[in-house]
Amino acid sequence: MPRGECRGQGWWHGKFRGCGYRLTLGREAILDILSKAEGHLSAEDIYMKIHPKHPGVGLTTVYRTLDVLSSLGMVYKFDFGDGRSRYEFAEGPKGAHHHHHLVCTQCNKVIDYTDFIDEEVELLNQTEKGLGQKYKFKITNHLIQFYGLCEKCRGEK
Amino acid sequence: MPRGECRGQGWWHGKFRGCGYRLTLGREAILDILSKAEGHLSAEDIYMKIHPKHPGVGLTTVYRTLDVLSSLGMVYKFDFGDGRSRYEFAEGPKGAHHHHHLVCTQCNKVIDYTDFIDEEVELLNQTEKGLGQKYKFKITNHLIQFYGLCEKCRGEK
DNA sequence: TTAAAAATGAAAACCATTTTCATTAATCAT
DNA sequence: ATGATTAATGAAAATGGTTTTCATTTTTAA
Repeated sequence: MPRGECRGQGWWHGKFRGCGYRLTLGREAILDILSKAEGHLSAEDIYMKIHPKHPGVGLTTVYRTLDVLSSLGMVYKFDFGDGRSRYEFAEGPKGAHHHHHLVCTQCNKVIDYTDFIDEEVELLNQTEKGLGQKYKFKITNHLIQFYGLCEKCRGEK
Repeated sequence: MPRGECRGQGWWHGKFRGCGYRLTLGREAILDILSKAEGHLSAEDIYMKIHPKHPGVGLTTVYRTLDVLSSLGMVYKFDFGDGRSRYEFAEGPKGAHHHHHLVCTQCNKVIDYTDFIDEEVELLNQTEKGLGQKYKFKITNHLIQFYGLCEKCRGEK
């Protein structure tokens, strides 16, 4: 197995074990899908993608794993307003870029953007600090989303 | 009826009619609750508050009205992660202040903050403009939330 | 004052997510 | 190794917020 190609028995084994979790086949399959996919997968999306190769992994396990991953901070859970949660791999060693979302309120299309991210993040950090102090919150996360009509839905009106 | 005290047959009558909706008793009751309440009511919260005075108004109507109000931009719908949607009156003539949210991921407590709002909103406006152009989106709204542990939940750990 | 359109409540349906529970697989102590 | 614990799992059932359906009532338009 070529070095550098750390797929399969990846870096996350340690993260799991460290927290008392076991890295099973099913979980690994889910992680694999998530790490490769370009964001925004629902639990069922993941289930569908895994099923051909791992018919043994049930939807329940997908949900359960997603919960664990979420609590470990390895995936982020989003709500884009279409009634199902979406999951996105937190940046791993491959270094997916930090981004925010632009959501079409009509067709639910989601665009990841990185423009302005730096300014946003900088302001966010300041705000986080200030808010944390004022309200005695231990802030761990933030969410920014813009809503509107995408090019297509705009035209259709 | 004293001028200025426009409760009861308020300003929103026009808004409704203008869009082909009818301002019924139930809807008015819902609007009334929403406009007075300090944000973050769930559909059931609203139902409960209305029920004593208007036992005839069902939960279904609450949901339906909330949908209408939402589409009219009169209320904002939020998801704070506890499985039920929360609704907040958009600023009306009373001029509720624009604010963002600070959400405790443990107890789901929500704090409205207005600190830093100006800077945030300014940046947001810029970003909105830039994104709108680049992605041909007609941006109508944004969402900013911070997540973390509130003072209490922090202590309990 | 009648006809068409909207709004409504109650009950049923929906449907993403959770829970239950009996079984299996992984880890640990010996 | 080898049981003994503990975690993970799948299937099926339960949950619970939200939506639909449908028959009825209310409101508006003609």
